[in-house]
Amino acid sequence: MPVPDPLPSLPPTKQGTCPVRDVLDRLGDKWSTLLLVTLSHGAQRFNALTRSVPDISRRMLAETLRQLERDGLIWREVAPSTPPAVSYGLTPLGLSLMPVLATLIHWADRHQPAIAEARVRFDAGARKP
Amino acid sequence: MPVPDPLPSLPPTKQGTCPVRDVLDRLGDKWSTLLLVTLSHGAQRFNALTRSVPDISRRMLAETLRQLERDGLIWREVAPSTPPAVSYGLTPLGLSLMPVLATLIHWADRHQPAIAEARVRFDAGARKP
DNA sequence: CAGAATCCCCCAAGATACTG
DNA sequence: CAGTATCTTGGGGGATTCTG
Repeated sequence: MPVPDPLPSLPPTKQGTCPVRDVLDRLGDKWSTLLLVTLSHGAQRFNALTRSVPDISRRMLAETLRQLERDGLIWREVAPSTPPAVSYGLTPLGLSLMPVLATLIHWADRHQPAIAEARVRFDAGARKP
Repeated sequence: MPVPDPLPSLPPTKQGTCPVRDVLDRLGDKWSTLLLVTLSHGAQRFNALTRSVPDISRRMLAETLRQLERDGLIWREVAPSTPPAVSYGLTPLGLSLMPVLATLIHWADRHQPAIAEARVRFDAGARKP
């Protein structure tokens, strides 16, 4: 039974990189989504982010922030004080992504029990005795 | 300027695994999303999928399908014929994910030009001469 | 305080080959 | 046809150290 087509056919699975894949890859990396969500609660400074996301290393924090800034999803502001104070926050573009992300997170949260149950069933039935 | 909070605060960033992270990880892996989208156009058999997604190896196809099946997002049906014919398709759970995915893909597609432009600007301004 | 630079390890995933 | 099995490699990402 063919399903009513809810999706635009993907931009031809070109040899190169698909723009959609491009975005999904970023959301799929270990920290981007978490940082975006964190920043959606308000702009924060570097070390504050270290505290908000305890498991992240400074290395990955800096790198991920840079990627997000490069993509125009967050802004970066350096206050010319000593010691320097650098803040990060969502741009309008980044902000426009949040509802989409919220939908996704909501789906995940809502169906997490079903997924957990499916896993249990699968793991129970898959072994050969 | 704090942003109106569009997101449920994440389930405590527990030491263990966050259910949301769990789902995002799967969507972020290299093939899951592509396979889900492909299957949303209708159930397909194993070799048909290798043709629909030319770049995937049989190894990764089998493995990804198994993960998706384990999570209850797709079903797997073995027709007892020789040679065996195995079909895959979306479950209701998988189906319920598609609109969410479609929204995400739509966002990516819609804002891809803005992202590309942001990257160009960033790359132009970041170097130290 | 906010990073950049290095080193290093581990495993996701490609290539290849074999099987019920 | 629909997969497993084995081998191998690239690079994601942690720990640590250095700087303006």
